[in-house]
Amino acid sequence: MALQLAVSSVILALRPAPDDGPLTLWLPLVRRIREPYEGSWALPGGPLGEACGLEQAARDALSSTTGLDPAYLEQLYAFGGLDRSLAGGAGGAGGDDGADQADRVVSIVYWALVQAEEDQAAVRAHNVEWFPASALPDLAFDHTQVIDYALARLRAKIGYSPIAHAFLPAEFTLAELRAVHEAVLGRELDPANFRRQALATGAVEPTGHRLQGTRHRPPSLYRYRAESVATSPTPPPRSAS
Amino acid sequence: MALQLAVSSVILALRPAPDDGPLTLWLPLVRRIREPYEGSWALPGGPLGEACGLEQAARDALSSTTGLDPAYLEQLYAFGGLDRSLAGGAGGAGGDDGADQADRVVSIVYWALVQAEEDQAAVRAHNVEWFPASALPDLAFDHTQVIDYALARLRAKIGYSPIAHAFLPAEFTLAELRAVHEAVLGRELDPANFRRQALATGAVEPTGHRLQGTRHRPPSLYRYRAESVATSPTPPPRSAS
DNA sequence: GCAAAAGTGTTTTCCGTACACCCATGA
DNA sequence: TCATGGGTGTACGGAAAACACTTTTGC
Repeated sequence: MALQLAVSSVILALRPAPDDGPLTLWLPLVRRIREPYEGSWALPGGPLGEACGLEQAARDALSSTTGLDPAYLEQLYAFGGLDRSLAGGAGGAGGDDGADQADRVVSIVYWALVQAEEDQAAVRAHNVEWFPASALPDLAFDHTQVIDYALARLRAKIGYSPIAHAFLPAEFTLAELRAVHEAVLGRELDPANFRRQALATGAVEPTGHRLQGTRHRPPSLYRYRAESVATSPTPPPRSAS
Repeated sequence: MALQLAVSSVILALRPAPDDGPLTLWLPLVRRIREPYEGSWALPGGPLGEACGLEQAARDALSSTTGLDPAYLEQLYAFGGLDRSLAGGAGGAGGDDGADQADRVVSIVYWALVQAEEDQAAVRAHNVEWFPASALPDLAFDHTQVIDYALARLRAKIGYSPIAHAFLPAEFTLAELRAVHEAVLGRELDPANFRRQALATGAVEPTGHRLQGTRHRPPSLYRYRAESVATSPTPPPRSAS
């Protein structure tokens, strides 16, 4: 009856929809290889290692499932209710954590934004598969709700935080920035008004370069200003006890 | 080298300032009775019991230090960094948790709003003392930053959530409601505009009664509408794993 | 009547939205 | 020249701030 502590992550990337449609959110899931929910998909994660902090544990799980470093990483919530009625109580990962059936599990969930790994070393870990956030399979535990919560947080935060940075390359056009916002919010935005608002925040500035090769007027390229980057968010203090 | 899990709480109440001034935020702290930081003030809390969920653990700690039930309770953040350099690693409570020097500690912090316990059974637990949030003593660990974070969350949330309810009796005047907002925000608000905005949200409705006994025009009394109460916040799903 | 707070109305400013319009490029 | 998206200007409407003003009580 030991206390088990696990760290899981909702990892989000932006890619074209399955039918090569508009940009959409995708996330990797891992197939559980033990009860409960054996065979179901679940959030990637694992037990908290002795030698690392919570955030580092989230980075490790992220790296082992996607091979990527997150451009943004933030704690979402700590779950530790006892109302896990039908769940036997196994660990926070779909993977190979060593949780015992009888253990009490508290799990801390992070959410991460990563760049689409187009030509990246497409690390295809076993039992890992990417799904569009709008077409998820049935998930283990209440991970569906956890993901919904993460998506809600992302949608809210993109409105007042330069978080879209995490999805973009160093230089980008305002149309690309707008496409990120549209994908996250799930609706189209007025290009004219979006431009003004984006520039008004002062988070973004022109580089002086232009993107050539389009079949229309070449758009200016922009970058995020150094002050507004923030890989780790501002949120809370350091540690505590 | 077991993994220790503790739950602490930032408990906030509204009372007149020390010199009988305007309303201010106060919070209870407990004096630590063991190293590290022995003798320092710290957030109340304790180890996570085997038999209760995270939120229940927070309620228990709250009850044992103040004897009060929170009108509002929400998770703040989970701390588990390894950068606790000078701290030996003892438990999350200022009180008598059983943490060992060598233990690794992850602590989950809640924030709670309670009614001022004017005539309440003023439970005066030993080693517990209330301080104005604007005049805190030196605290153990990084609890000062944790409290600042909780205050920032409260200030932000009072702007879009009917959270002020937690500080008020069943029936109240709009002046009292405004005083709560002013105390939390630390600045005065225009009575006319505040009234309109408060009513426009629809969270509050007149009871039809009036408050007698003032030395001026008797103000109407209001109550929060049932839909907008919410002791537990909306936030995240249930459990997870 | 006077002080004080309740409560209403009005004006101004600001911000988000909608949308018309011009600009620059490739084809 | 036309199509396409980049980029600018402008008008409308709602919300918030500032503040004048009326109302109702106790003293």
